[in-house]
Amino acid sequence: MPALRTFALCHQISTLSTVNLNKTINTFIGHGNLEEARKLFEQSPHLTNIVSWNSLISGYFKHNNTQQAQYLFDEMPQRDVISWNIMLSGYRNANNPDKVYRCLLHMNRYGDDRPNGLTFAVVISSFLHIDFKHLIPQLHGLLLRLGISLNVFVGSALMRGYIDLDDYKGLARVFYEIVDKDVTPWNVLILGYMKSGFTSEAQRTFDIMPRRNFFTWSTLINGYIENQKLNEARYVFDKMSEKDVVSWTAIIRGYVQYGDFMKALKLFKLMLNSGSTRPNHFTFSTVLYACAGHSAVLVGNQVHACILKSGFPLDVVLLTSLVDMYAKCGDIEVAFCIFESIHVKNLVAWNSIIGGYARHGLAERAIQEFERMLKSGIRPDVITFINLVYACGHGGLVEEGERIFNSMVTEYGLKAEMEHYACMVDLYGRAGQLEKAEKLIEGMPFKPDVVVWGAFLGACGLHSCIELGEIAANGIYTLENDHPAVYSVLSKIYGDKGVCSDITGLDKLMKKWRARKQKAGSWVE
DNA sequence: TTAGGGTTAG
Repeated sequence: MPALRTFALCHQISTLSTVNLNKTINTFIGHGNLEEARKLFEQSPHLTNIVSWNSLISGYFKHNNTQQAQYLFDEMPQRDVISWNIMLSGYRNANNPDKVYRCLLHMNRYGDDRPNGLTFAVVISSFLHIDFKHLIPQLHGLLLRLGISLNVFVGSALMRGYIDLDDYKGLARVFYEIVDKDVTPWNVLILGYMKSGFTSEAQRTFDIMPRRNFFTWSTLINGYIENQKLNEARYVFDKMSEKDVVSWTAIIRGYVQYGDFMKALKLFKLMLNSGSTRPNHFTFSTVLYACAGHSAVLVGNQVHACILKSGFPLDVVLLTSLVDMYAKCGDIEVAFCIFESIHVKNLVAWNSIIGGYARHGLAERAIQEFERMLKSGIRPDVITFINLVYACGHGGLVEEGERIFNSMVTEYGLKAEMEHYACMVDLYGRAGQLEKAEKLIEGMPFKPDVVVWGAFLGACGLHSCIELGEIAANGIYTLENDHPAVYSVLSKIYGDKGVCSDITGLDKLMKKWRARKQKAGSWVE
């Protein structure tokens, strides 16, 4: 009997200690002190249980140390479904769907435990927007076979999956199968209807749903904006009795998207005056974009001051928005100073400053920044090269532009897109090398669009070249048979060349093109 | 573990 008592006592102590050990490990992890947690873990192997292992692994994932997490996981004497789910969500958060997939296969083959609802929710959400999404219906089948009921988590994730696959029947089916729906699946249903363009279905869902939250409102607002129904979005926004920062940002962004920068800025002012909602990073970036679009440097200055006053830490996105705003509003030097203050400059930040110099016609400085960017180890993308070729075109650096354009393909393995060709045509055109521009268009791997033809036509206008101008006009005609700019450029060329007497010929051409004299398109400078 | 908003070109 005493022996049994001793055993029970020991057992109690050891259980207690294990609980305490795990608590301490978690406290260390919570304070970001993984080393101490690990030390404690290694010092007391007799006290550790599966929970200690799981805590430590999850701690490594939280601190972005996936390698250690995987290493510990491999060493585990025994794993439960929680261990697997920690691995899956760790890799999902690390944006590594490949590993999620392999981990899932592994679990299926060797796991001691079966997957549960959480397993599927995590896996499905990490398969969204990528090729793995095609596995989602199979996962759906698998979880039904395993008898896992569709709770709001798995169900909502699955609904997202079917939206991603444009399978709206699947979406509705899952929605009806979810037991004990809370507001989330309703929100996802609205999202799905909006994504497929069924705005009235979305509205009907909104009207009949039992409860709504901020997500509901902003999903509806964004849906209307995506479907080009800004007025409806505004109507819904105005109906909100209590507006949160997300819906404010969304509606401001809506106006920005439609080019109504003035209204966007007015709304921002209204937001500040409302006193109830404070702007955040997202709002500021959006508003700065509006300032840039409207060349409203004074408002931009005020927003800048507002950001500084608000005490938000200036992250790279916000700083890039500032760089872009100042560059577009004409103050490239301030833009550069702010750019220099960015500690870790990413590709977008570099593109902004290079684009800024390009627009200011400072081709050498654009190239200089490009070289600095390369030295800092950032790889250029297609946008970098659009900016660079544009810069060379506006700075008269024809050969440099050619070299850069070619290096994009040969050195950086990027594919030249329509925009690059348009910039190159513009570059040759400005320099008066119209034959080269024509040759380039002929050799393009795809049919030129209206921007390419427009650049060419503009150049022909600039250099008063009738024959090539007519080729350009014809090119545009095949795409848009009554572009107004064609008329104004051609009549300029004919005028320059003194072929005014041929005005009846032009009239014929005009009839043929059914062009009307309207405001000239802005792509012809 | 599920559902909303941000930066570069066009």
